[in-house]
Amino acid sequence: MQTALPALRPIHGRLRPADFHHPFPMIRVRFAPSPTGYLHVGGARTALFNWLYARRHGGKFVLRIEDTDEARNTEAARQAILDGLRWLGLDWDEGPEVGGDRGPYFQSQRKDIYDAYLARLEAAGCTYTEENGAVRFKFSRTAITVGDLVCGDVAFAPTEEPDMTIRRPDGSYIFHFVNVVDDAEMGITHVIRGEDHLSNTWKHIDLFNALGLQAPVYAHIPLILNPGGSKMSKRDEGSSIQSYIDAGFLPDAVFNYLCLLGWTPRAEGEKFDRATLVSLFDPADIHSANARFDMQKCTWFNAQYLRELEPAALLAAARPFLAGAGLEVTDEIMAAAAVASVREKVSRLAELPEWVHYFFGEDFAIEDEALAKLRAKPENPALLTAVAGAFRGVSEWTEAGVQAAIETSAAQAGVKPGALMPLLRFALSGQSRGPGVATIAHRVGQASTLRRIERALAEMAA
RNA sequence: GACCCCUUCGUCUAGCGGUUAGGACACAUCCCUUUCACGGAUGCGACACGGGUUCGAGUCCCGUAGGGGUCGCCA
Repeated sequence: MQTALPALRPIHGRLRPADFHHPFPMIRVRFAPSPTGYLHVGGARTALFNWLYARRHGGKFVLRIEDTDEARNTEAARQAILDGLRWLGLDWDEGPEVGGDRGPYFQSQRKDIYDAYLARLEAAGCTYTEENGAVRFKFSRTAITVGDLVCGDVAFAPTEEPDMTIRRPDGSYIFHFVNVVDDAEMGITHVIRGEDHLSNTWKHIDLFNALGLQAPVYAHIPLILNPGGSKMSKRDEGSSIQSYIDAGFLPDAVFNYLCLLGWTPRAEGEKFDRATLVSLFDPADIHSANARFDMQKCTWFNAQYLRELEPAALLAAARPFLAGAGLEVTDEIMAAAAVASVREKVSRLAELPEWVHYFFGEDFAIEDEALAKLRAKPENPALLTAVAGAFRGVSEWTEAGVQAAIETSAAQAGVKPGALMPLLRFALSGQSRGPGVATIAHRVGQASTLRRIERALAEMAA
């Protein structure tokens, strides 16, 4: 455990935010989730802002698991948090599965450290024990000002609240105490956290002061609200990071969107890559007003990122979703071309299978509406048969070759190519929407194209 | 109830005393087009309210209202 503790130098209430610029040789920030549930979008953005700050200044991003509440902790939740952070690309420099020299990084393994700090507090005469064994911290009951990078100086009058419990009768410790101890022990210089903690920050400063420690610089970031305007909860769409993974969001897109909730980079535009976001990040530009979550805009960002993926990269990202829909990739080139052909038509990867399934097999369902249209005009079977004939004669089965064959048979039938397209689209895909007809025909191949037309003809006659 | 934070188009926001209050998402219309989309163009649409300060206020101050948060032997 660290024994060299910083000297008491109360900065809160003395300095203004403008004076806070980098008085530290090394910036150390942390994300300290409690493994009691899935990774929440608000928590993810808190982690994101901390990560950005560390990366911007070459500092350290520490991950600390606050698992002091044994009854509510779960292994699944711990894993979900790590997975979610990794998915977003928020790598930590110290913490679980990574290590570091300020560990352990699980509060459940730091009891001896807390005991030592408690002894120190007791020695300073700042605690007292209740009949049942619970230990309380004696508030100083002085005016305390929190110097906050986002909210400015926030003054709190001497409190009238009862003294704060810091240790339960069973010997386990309470959040406020372990949070403060660990931030000191781990050398955290800046605490960037949700604004829901602002009202309690004076308690933390009181604790730092009683311990003779310098409190970190605080930056309380605005909350992410649901569309209704209240705090995001489990029930709200988009509250769980896992839901983005499942829906087929790209990490870069979610990363980008989350940045813009409560922060506006000083640059033109909204779509920025990570490196740019890192270089632009400044806590001073973080807003103090809460922001509502907008799934439509988040989805728009995802569509933007999806569209700039190369076919191979898109296929790689789409793979789990294709597999989930039972589509087996046997031809890499064809599969890549298939997903690329609908890149502009979807905004989430989970939508992909329904747009491309007919590339992967011929037993697709034909929409009722499509069949009705095929049957609507008596000349349709003849037209389709004619096109099939033209297709049979194509020696170079390229997209251009297919296109030429369609135009030729349209001319011979005395109709516009546009009249043939819907018929072919229905026959080849069973759907009324999708990529260009020539693209589909080319990719599924000549033989399959002819079989599909045969099948459509049969369905129409049935 | 006490305390803290906040308040510009429906949403995210620009604005840092003088602007026709700008952009993005969404929505609407048009163009492009074999479909669906993409893209392009146009449109719709906001300074919560009331007092000050000032030659002049979205910008500064006070109040009101509204929203959010915190007051645990949860984190």
